Amino acid sequence: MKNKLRIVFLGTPEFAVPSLDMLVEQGHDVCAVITQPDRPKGRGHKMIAPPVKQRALELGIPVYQYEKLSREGLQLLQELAPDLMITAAYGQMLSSKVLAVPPYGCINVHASLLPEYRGAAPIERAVIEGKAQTGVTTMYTVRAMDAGDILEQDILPILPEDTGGSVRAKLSQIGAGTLQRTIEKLIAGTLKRTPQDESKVTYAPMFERGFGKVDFTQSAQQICDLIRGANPEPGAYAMLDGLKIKLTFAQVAQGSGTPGQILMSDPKQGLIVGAGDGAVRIMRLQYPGAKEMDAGDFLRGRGKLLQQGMQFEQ
RNA sequence: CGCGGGGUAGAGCAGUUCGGUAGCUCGUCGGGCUCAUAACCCGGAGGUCAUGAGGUUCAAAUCCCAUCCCCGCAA
Repeated sequence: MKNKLRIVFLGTPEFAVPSLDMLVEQGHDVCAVITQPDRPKGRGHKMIAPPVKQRALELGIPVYQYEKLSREGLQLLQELAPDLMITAAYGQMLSSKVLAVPPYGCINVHASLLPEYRGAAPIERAVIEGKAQTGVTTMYTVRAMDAGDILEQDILPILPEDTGGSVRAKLSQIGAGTLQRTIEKLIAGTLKRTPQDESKVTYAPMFERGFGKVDFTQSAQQICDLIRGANPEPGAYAMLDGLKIKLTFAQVAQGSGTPGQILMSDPKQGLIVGAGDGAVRIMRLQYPGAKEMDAGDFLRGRGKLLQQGMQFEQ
């Protein structure tokens, strides 16, 4: 076997960029990058190119974008004739015809310890559910979502101060290493494949609209895990007077009281809210129209808006 | 041309409706009190009020115009 492969890379968000970089640095022939189409995003509906596209253009790699790759891009893939395809958070399911193009198959980088957390939001779900560790898995891509044979895995402990964003950043880097090792073993002929234990499968579906509203009847620990896991995306929040107040960092605090009620509101002592079990100290928050800031800063300037005794809506 | 909020001292805000000495809570610096302190008292420094040799005016943070940046919603 050759020791440098001709590869088509399929990926979309920031998470996939380190893996793309790695392939190039390792000297593989990344002959094309396929990514999701540019989308109108943000204020003003400006068209935004996916991070992987931006990086590919910097690297001088041809970029192709399809609404439906399986229908529109099959011929291109066949003409490119890659040895191997790599997917990393691409965002589309691939047809069996597409998967059949590269002789060495299609390998996916997934941000969980499969068979746990198959699906679109494995990183945030792991933090939100209070897991002590998560990781990255490489596996062969099959037609069922994240169900292919496992190739290589790396484990990452989730620290108490970790957020969805911090874990995502770490796994993004780790994933490049996992993928590198996977390809090295593939080339060396020592790669082993392990079927997933179907009895241990769990799913991490995409977050539905409205997700992230804090349920203050949960335990203080559960609330804090939701807040940090959902930070920065999709975001955790509480409603007060019809306003959505984003909560971006919290700690378990002393005390107890009515769930959702502000037990203390003081620039020095902090913002304490009752939980179903215990209480949480809101450390950082974001009021509509304002920047994210420390709770103390907010109370110093706009403390009238979050006074002791006020009740977050359930 | 998607809808809306906002840019005032190192931080968070008030003042803008009805133009007329730039203020509050903190932080910071100095001093005091205290066994001590994130407490308390006294004093000080710190701001071209986002930008524009813009417009109106005797006078603009405030009214008008343009531009830049930030945030929420919606996608």
